[in-house]
Amino acid sequence: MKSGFNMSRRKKELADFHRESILKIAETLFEKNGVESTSMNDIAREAEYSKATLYVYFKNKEEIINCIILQSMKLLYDRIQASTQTEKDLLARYNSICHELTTYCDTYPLYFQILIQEINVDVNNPDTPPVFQEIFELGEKINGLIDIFIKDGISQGIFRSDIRIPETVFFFWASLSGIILMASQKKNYIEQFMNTTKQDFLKYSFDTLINSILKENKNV
Amino acid sequence: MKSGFNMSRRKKELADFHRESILKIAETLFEKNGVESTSMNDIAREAEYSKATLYVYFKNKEEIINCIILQSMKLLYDRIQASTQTEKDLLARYNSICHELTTYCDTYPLYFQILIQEINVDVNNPDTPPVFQEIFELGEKINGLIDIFIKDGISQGIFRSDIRIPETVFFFWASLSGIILMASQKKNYIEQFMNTTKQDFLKYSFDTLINSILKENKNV
Amino acid sequence: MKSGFNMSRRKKELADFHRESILKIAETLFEKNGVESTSMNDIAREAEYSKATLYVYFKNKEEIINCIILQSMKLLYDRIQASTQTEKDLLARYNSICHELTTYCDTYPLYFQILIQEINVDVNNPDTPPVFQEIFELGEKINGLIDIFIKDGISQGIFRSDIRIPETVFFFWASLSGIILMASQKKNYIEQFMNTTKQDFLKYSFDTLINSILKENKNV
Amino acid sequence: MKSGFNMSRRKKELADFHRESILKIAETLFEKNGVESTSMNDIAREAEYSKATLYVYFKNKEEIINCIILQSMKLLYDRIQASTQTEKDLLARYNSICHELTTYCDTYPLYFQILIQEINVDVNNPDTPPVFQEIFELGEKINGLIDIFIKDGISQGIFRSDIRIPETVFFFWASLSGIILMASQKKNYIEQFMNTTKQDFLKYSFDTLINSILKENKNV
DNA sequence: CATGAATGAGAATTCATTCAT
DNA sequence: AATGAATGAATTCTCATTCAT
Repeated sequence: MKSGFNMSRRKKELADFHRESILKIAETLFEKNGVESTSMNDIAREAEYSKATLYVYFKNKEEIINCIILQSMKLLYDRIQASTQTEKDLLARYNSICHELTTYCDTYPLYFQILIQEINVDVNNPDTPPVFQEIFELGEKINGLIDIFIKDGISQGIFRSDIRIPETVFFFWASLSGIILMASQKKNYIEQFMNTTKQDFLKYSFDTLINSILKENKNV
Repeated sequence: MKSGFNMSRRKKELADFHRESILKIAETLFEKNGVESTSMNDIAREAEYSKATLYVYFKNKEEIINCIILQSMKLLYDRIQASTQTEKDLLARYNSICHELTTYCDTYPLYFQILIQEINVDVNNPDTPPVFQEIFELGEKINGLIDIFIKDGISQGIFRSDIRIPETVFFFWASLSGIILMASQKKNYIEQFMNTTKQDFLKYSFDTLINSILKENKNV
Repeated sequence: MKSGFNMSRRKKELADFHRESILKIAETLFEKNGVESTSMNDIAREAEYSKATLYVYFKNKEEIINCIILQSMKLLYDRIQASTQTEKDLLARYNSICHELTTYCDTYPLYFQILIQEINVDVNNPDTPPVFQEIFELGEKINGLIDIFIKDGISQGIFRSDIRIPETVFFFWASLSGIILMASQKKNYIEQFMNTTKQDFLKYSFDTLINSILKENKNV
Repeated sequence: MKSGFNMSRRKKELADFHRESILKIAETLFEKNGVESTSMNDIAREAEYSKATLYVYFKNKEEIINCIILQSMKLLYDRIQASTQTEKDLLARYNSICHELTTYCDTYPLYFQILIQEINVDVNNPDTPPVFQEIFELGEKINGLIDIFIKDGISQGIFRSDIRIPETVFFFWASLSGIILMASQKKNYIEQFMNTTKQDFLKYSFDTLINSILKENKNV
C-alpha cells in the first residue's frame, strides 16, 4: 500500500499532466487560430477532454491564457539564462540570445504577440490576479539578463560607454521582437521578394542592430 | 431624366459616401474595443444604419476590416511621402519618417498590430480577395519610399555603402514597428520604471537605430 | 401607400403581438414548471420562435419575468377596480374582491407566489429597474382599493371603528393570499379529506375572515 | 468480532450522523441562497464531503430537499405540541402557536414557501417516494394539534359553536401562513410605509384573525 | 465506505448573416 | 436602396450525476 505522501504526489502529478495536456493543445490552437477565435469547445475537442473537464483543471478561459503566457516566459527566461551563462565571449552571447529568441518565437509564436500587446499590468492594484504579478516579475528578470549583458559589454569596452542602459535594454527588446516577429510572419515575402532566406535575413538584422551600440563600426 | 452615366456616377458617389461613413465608425470602434469585441450591431448602431444596410455596402465583417487596413495604409503612405518630399536633409527625413510612424501608431493603434500580425498574403492565389492585393501593393509602395531613403543615404555618403538594401528596408520596418508599438503599449512602464518620457525614449531609440547604418559612429 | 404613421403603428402592433405571444407562453411554462426550471429554450420551443428571437423582443429572461408580473398586476387592479365600482353593497363588494382574487389566482397562479415572495424593492435605489418601480406603484394602487373598501366599511358602520387601517389592509392581503393560494394548491386534499368543495371552503373562509372586523358577529 | 446486530446498528448510526451533517448544511445554504441556486457542489464543499459522497447518503438532490422539508416539519410539530401542552389558557395557547410559527418562519424561511407551494402529493400513487408519505402524515399530525385547539375553544365556550372544524383548521393554517410569510418578506415595507414594527403588525393581525371565531367580539 | 475524476446535457446570451418587403 | 425581423450556430460556463478505484 502506498503512503499518503506518494498517493498525493501521484495525484498531483496526474493533475499536472492533464493541465499540461490542455495547455499544450490550447497553445497550438491559439497560435493557429488566434486566442479569441479559439473556443473552449475547440480546446476540449482537440485535447480529447469533455468541455466540463476543462473547467475542472482551469477556472476559466482566461486562466488557460495566463498560464500559457507565464509558462512560455519561464521557458524563455531559462533559455536565455542558460545561453548567457555558457558563452563567455560577448558577441557569442549576443548571437546566443538572438538565437534563443528566434527559436522561441518559432516554438511559441503567440508569445511575442502577447509580449508586445499585453496591456501594462497595474502591479499595485490588489485586484490584479497573482498570475499577472508573476508575469510581470518574470519579465523584469528577463530584462535583468539583458541588463547584465549590456553592462558587461560596456565594461569590456565593446559597447559605447555613453549609452543609457535601461533605455537600451528596452530598445533591444523592442527591436529584436519586431525583427523576429516580422521575419517569422513574412517568411514567404522575404524569401520570394528579397532573394534570401529567413535565417540569413535574421543574421543580417541582428548584426546590423548590435552595430548601433558597438564602439567601433564593424562591417557587417 | 438624367443620363445613365450621371446616374451611375451619382450613385457611385453616394455609395462611396456610405462606405466611408461606415468605415469611419467601424475604425473608431475597432480601436476603442478591439476588432473581435466590436459587433456588426455596434457598428450599425453607432453609424446609424440598420444592420442589414451594412451588408449592402460590405460583403461581410472581414471586408470592413480589410478596407480599414487598406485605408489606413494609404494614409500612412501619403504622410511618409509628403514628409520625405518636403525635407531635404537626410537625417531630418529620417526623423520625419519616424515621427509620422509614431503619430500614425497613436492615431491608428490597430494598424501596427495588423501590419505585424497579418498572415502572409498569397499574391498568386486567385481566391485571395482583391483588397489583399491592394494591401500588398501599397505595402510595396511604402517599402519603396524607405528604399529611396536608404539609397539616398548611401549616395550621399551618410550610410555605409556595404549595407544590403532590401534587407535594410525590412530591418527598419521591423525595428521601428517594434519600438513604436512597445513604446505605445508600455508607456506606463517606461515612465514609471525608466524615469523618462515615452517621447524621450523614442527619440533615443530612433537615434540609436539609425546609428547602426551610419558611416561614422555618432554619439547619441 | 400607407402613411408613416400607420406603418409604424402597424409595426408596433406586430411587435406587441410577438411580445404578448412570448409572454403568454412563458407564463404558462413558469406556472407549470416554475420560473427557474423554465429555460429560454423551453420558451422558444413552445412559442415557436428561435431562441435568438426571444432576445429581439426582451432584453433577457429577467425582463420576461418582470413583464409578466407587471402585466398580471395590471389585470388584477383593473378587475378589482371594476368589481368595486359596480357593486354598491359593501359585503357584495367584499365577495366580489374575493372572487376576483380567486379567479385571478386560478388564471395566474404564478402571481401569488411572486406577490408573496418578491423581495422588497428598494424604491430609492436608482439602480432598481423601472419595471420594479411600476410594479411597486401598482401594488400601492391595489392597496389603495382595499384601503377605500375598509374606510367605506367603517363609515357605513359595518366594520369596527377601532381597526387600524393600514395594518388591516395588509392583514387582508396576507390572509386572502394565504387562503386562496392554499385552496388552489391543496385542492385535492380539501376535497378528499374535508368532504367539501374548494369553492365551498373558500366561501367559508372568506366569510370567517371578514367576520374578524365586522361590528356585529354574524353566524357564518 | 462484533455481532452483526451491533455492526449494523453502529453503521446505521454513523450513516445517520452523516445524513444529518449534510442536511444541516444543505438547509443553511438553501435558506441563504435559495434551493435552485444551491448546487450539490456548494453543499459538498460546505459540508466537507466529496460530491460523490452526497450520493452515498442521498439518492439525489430532490431527496435532500424532501428530507429537509420533513425534518423541519418534525421540528415544527414538536414545538407546537410542546407549547400547546404547557399552556392551559386557550388564548395563551393561540399566542403560543402563533409565536412558534413566527419563530419558525424566521428560522426556516424556506419551510413556509414549500408548505404553501409544494404540489399536492398523490398519497395513493405507489410511485410517490415514501418521504412524501411521511411529510403528508406529519402534516396531518400538525393539523391534529390545531384541531384539538379549535375543539377545546368550542367546548370552553370561547369560540363560536357553529364553526366547521376541518375548514377552520385549514383556514387558520392558510391565513397564518400568509400573514407570517408576508410580514417576514415585506418587513421593510411595513416599517417604512406603515409606521409600525413587524412584531406589532403580527400581534395586531393574530388578534384580528382569532376575532373571526370568537364568540364575543373583542376590541383589539 | 469514500471519493477524485469525468462528463453529457443544458443554461443564458451573442453574433454574423439572410431575406422578404 | 434600405431595413426590420428572424435565426442557426456558437460562446462561456454550470450542474447533477456516475463510476472506477
